[in-house]
Amino acid sequence: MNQNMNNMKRKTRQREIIKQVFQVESRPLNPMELLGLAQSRLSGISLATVYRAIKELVETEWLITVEMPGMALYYEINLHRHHHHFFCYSCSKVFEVEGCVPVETLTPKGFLLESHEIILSGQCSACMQG
Amino acid sequence: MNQNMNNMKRKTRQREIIKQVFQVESRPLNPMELLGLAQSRLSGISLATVYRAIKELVETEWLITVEMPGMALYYEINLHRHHHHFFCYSCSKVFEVEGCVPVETLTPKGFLLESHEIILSGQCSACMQG
DNA sequence: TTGCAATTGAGAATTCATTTTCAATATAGC
DNA sequence: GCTATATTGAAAATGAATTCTCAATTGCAA
Repeated sequence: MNQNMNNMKRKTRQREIIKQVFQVESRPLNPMELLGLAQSRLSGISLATVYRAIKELVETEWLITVEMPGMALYYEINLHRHHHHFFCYSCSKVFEVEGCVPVETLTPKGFLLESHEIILSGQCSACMQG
Repeated sequence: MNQNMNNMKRKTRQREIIKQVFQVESRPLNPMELLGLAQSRLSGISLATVYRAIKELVETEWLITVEMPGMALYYEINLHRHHHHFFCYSCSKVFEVEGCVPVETLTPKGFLLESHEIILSGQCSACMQG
C-alpha cells in the first residue's frame, strides 16, 4: 500500500552530522578528514557511510568536488560562486580563496579557454602563528 | 677488480627512445601516453620500463612532475622556467602555457604564499580545427 | 669475444581510494 | 508500539596506478 515510502531518503544521525561538519568547518574536506571530524561527534560512524553520504550530496549538488593536484578528492558545500583554493603545506587543509585574476590572457593562440583553476600553496594563518 | 662498473647506468635503446619522445612531443606526458609513443618507435617496450625510466629521469631532474587535478601524473622536461598548463578536454593532452598573472593578490590575510599553479582547460588548437 | 652486472619484458604484487556485500539496526508511516 | 525497508558498520572486493620479481637479454670494460 504505502508505495510512497519506496526509495525514500531517511534523515539519519550520520547524514545530519556529516552535513553539520561541512557547515561548521566551512572549508573543503576529504573523506578521511570528514571521517575524523564526524567521529568526534558520533564515534561509531564508518568510512563507508562517509563515502555514501558524500556520493549522495554530490549527486544532489549540495556538495561539489574539489580536485587538488596529486591528492585524494576534497568536497565543499556548493556555494554557486566562482572561487579558488589555497593548500597549506603544514596542515594539509584546503581553504577557499575569493576573487580571481585575468587568466584568459594566458590562453595560447588558437586554443579555446572554457574553465580554469588556480591553486595557491603555502602556509595558512593558523600554521603561521603556531 | 673492475669496481668502476658497479651501479653504472647503461645507455639502452629503451631509455634513449623515452627521452626522444619527450623531446619530440615537447609537452607533458603521462605514463600511458609515453608508452604508446615509445612503442611506435620500438614495439616491444614495456610499461615497467617506462615507469623505471620516468623514475630515474625525475631523480636526476631531467624530468619534472606535473600534477593535473584528478588525473594520473604527467611528466615534462625540466626547463627551469616558471610556467603553467592547459588541459584539452577533447584529446586529454596537456600543453605548456607561458607567462603568469599576479595571483599573490588573492592570498588570504595572514597566509604565506609559497607557490601557485594555474590550470587552464578547454580545447587545444588541433581539436578546434578537427 | 668474453664475462658479468645492469636492464628488460611479462606478469604478479602492492598500494590506496572507493565501492560493494550483507547481517544487524534504526527510521518513519501506520 | 509494530512493521517494512532504508541505512548502517565492518570487512571484503574492486579498480587503477605504480612497483616488484625473476628469468632472459644486453651493454660495456677488458
